[in-house]
This record gives sequence, C-alpha cells and structure tokens, in this order.
Amino acid sequence: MKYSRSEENYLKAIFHLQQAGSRGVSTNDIAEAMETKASSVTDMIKKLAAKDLVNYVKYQGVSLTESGRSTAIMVIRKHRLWEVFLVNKLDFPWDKVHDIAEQLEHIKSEELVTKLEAFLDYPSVDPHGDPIPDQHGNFKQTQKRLLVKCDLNEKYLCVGVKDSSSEFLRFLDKKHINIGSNITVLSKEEFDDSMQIQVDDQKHFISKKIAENIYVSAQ
Amino acid sequence: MKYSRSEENYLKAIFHLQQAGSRGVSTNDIAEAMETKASSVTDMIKKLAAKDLVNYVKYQGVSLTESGRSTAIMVIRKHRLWEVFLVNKLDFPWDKVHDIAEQLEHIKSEELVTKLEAFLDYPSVDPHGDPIPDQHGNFKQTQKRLLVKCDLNEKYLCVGVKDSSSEFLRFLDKKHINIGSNITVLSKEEFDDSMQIQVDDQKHFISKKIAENIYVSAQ
DNA sequence: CTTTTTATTTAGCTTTGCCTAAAAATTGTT
DNA sequence: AACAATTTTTAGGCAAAGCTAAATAAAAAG
Repeated sequence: MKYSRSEENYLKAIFHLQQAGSRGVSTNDIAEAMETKASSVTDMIKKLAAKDLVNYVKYQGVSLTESGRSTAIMVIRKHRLWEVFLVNKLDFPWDKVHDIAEQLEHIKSEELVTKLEAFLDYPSVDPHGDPIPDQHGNFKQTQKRLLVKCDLNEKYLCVGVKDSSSEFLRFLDKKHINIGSNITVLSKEEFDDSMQIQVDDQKHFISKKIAENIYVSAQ
Repeated sequence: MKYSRSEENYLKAIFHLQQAGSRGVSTNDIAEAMETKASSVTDMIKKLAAKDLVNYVKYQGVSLTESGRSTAIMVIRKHRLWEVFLVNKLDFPWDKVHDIAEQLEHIKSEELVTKLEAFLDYPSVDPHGDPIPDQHGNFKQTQKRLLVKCDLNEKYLCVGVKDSSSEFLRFLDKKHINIGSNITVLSKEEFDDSMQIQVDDQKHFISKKIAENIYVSAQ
C-alpha cells in the first residue's frame, strides 16, 4: 500500500509528537509542527483515519494505529539512512542534510532502501545520533538524557542533539562537539544553569540553552 | 526558478521528442509519451508557454525555449547521474534503475547533484550509454548508429541501447552484450535483416528487431 | 455555573493536474 | 473545392491539499 508525500509527512509529524508527549496528539500541535493551518490538519486527519492510519475521535486528538506507526517508522528509516549517505559518502556537513533528506525519504522503492542500507554498512544511528530503524521497524531508543540534567564530574558520551538547526550544529562544530565526544560537567552555575564542561581535551562554558539541546548517555 | 515535478516531466518528454524528430512536437506525441490525454497536454503546454519554457502556437505544436531546454537537460543530467549511482554503487542491474531514477531526478538541490557527480567520478555516460550533461548542460552527442545499419566485418563498439525495457536489457545480459563490448557483423541475411555477429569472443545470431535497438560507434 | 477564551471543525474557495465530451481547426481524400 | 477524418482545443468536472472565515465544542476563568 502506498501513501502520498503529504500523508507520509503527517504520519511522521504525529509520530514525533507522540514520542515527545505521551498524550494523544492535538490538531494544533500537528499544525504547528507542519507549519500549516489547523483546518488543513483536520482535513488530513480524516483521510488518515479513513485509511486506518490514525485513531481519531473528534475534538480529542489522534494517535497512530499499528499501521500508521510502522509507515511513519519506515519513512524515518529512509530519512536517516539518506542523511548518513549525504554526510558519509557525499561529504555534506551535518547541518545541511535535513532538507535534502526530507525529499529523499519519499522515494518509493523497498529495494533501494535495502541496497542503500547495505552500501552504508548497516549504520545504527544517523549523523545527529538518532537511531535508524531496521527493516522490521525495530530500533533501540538509547536511554539518552539532556546535558542540562547531568551530574557533575561524571563521564558522558555525546549521542545526539535535540535542536537540528544549522545555527546550533555550526556552534557545536566550532566547539568541536560531535557525536561520540566525551563530555564531563566540571561545574554548574545555579543562577542561570550555565556550566563549564570538558569536551575531549578542551574546556568550554556553555549556557543553559546549549545544555538543553545536547543528548548524552552515561559511559 | 523552480518547476513542479509534472512540469519537469513534460519538458523532459518534449526534449526527447524533439531529439527524435526534428519537427515541432505535436500535442498527441506528447500525450502518448506521457501516457496521458491530449487535453491534459494542451493545459500543461499553456502553463509552460506562460512561463516561457516552450514556444507555442495553437494547433502547431511546441518547441522548447532556451530556458525550457536547459531545464530539461538538467533533469536528464540528474536522471543519468542517479542511474550511475544505482548501478555502480548500489549494484542494481541496469534494467531496474529507470523507475527509481525517475523519482530521484526531481530532488531539488544543486549541491546534491554537484557532490553526487564528484562522488561518482564525473561519469560521461549512464549505464545505457547515454551521455551525461555537465553542470552547464553541455554534452557531446556521440555519433552512434544502429547496429542494423552497420557494415560487414568492421569493428564497432557497443555504446548504448534504444529500447531500455527490462526484457531487452536482460536479453543483452544473457548474450553478454554490454556497453563497451566489441561487436562485428559477420554476415547479414537480406531476407529478414537478421545477422550473425561477433561479441568480444562469442558469436550470436540476432534478429532485425534486436539489431534495431543496439547503438554502436566505429572504432 | 455562567461566561470567556481557546481549540477544533465545518463550509466554501483556490490551485494543480488530470479527465470526458463537445467544438473547432487542420489535414487528407476524392 | 467539398467532404471526411484526424488532431487540437475548449468547456466543465473531479480529487488532492491547502487556505480563510464562521460555527461549534471544550477548557479555563470568574
């Protein structure tokens, strides 16, 4: 069964919103995420519900059905595989790949995804540290946490970012903070939650806003 | 300036038709090539004319403007580069890449094409032997000719195919006829234009229909 | 427990790209 | 030249995906 580009984008957005908050996803949230109007969202939701991709009760938001969830995951799988291709093979900087992957993720061909994945050597995460689902849709949610909530003097591994904007990613590049960097929080300012951190062998001061957008895992 | 997928497909079809016959391209020809109806073609032609992509006089067919031609060539460039990627990097057989390349050719990103081309090492032809335009739209039309029109006992180089259907390409694979194979016409049957040919170190009998779909160049 | 605010849905309109059926122009044939 | 056949265009409609504005439901506030 095949879905339109727009349907796939809605499913993806709903999936991401569902991951964030555990509640049913509201029309307005979807509208904001997709940069569209609530009325357009209602229209599309009805179509998705008719195709059994979402559970929908008027005025009560939506949740993905099994079928909707797996469709969303397959789109995300493609998106992340293409991001790996763009960064690892074509040498794109990691902050420039999102828009292109947004287009590539809608290419329809099972075989293409399978062969691309093999060509890339079965990567488990994309350039931003997000896990890549396998062909059955399975992926392990790394138990990552935001740097802002980390303990002092523990060694962490940078595993991903929350904000994927070019501005933020370029900031990280400038500070040599990459996926895989070792990070330790050396001190924390109670007043504004800014902190001094050690990244591999360099020390930096970063604001709360930065620390809120870096994911790390204990190591 | 950006054009829709549909507009790009029309421009591409018109370009190919224009290459084939030198006359202005007719509405019906476009409709047949695009597997759509003549009335739809008229609609689209008007839009393309309004955007100065084609020259259009009612009832007299169309021809591409400079802008239309270069847009078409850029789509063809992308199509052929992606075909090379699919065959050389992802190991697709050459008869399976067309449909996927039809999708990939519409991905919008100058940078992607540039980087893809470099990654593929600036190929000059696609897997079917068709030339790949450079970033300025230049490409040399190889002075190829159909095998059916070749002289006896001359050495030729297989440079492309006219028919790109899976059936035909698989036939060629079976006979080990590839782009780059050496071909010599050993004998020709006047009655039905069938011929005996030497392909590298193998001999085959082929019908007129086969010989009409293989392009060679003198060597 | 009303009232106000906010969220959601409905109604109706727009554009793109396609369709069918009918009209008009062109081309081919006596 | 006049009729027939073919090609092309027009007219009117449809589905997808979006929009604005108005109506309605739910949530928040008094």
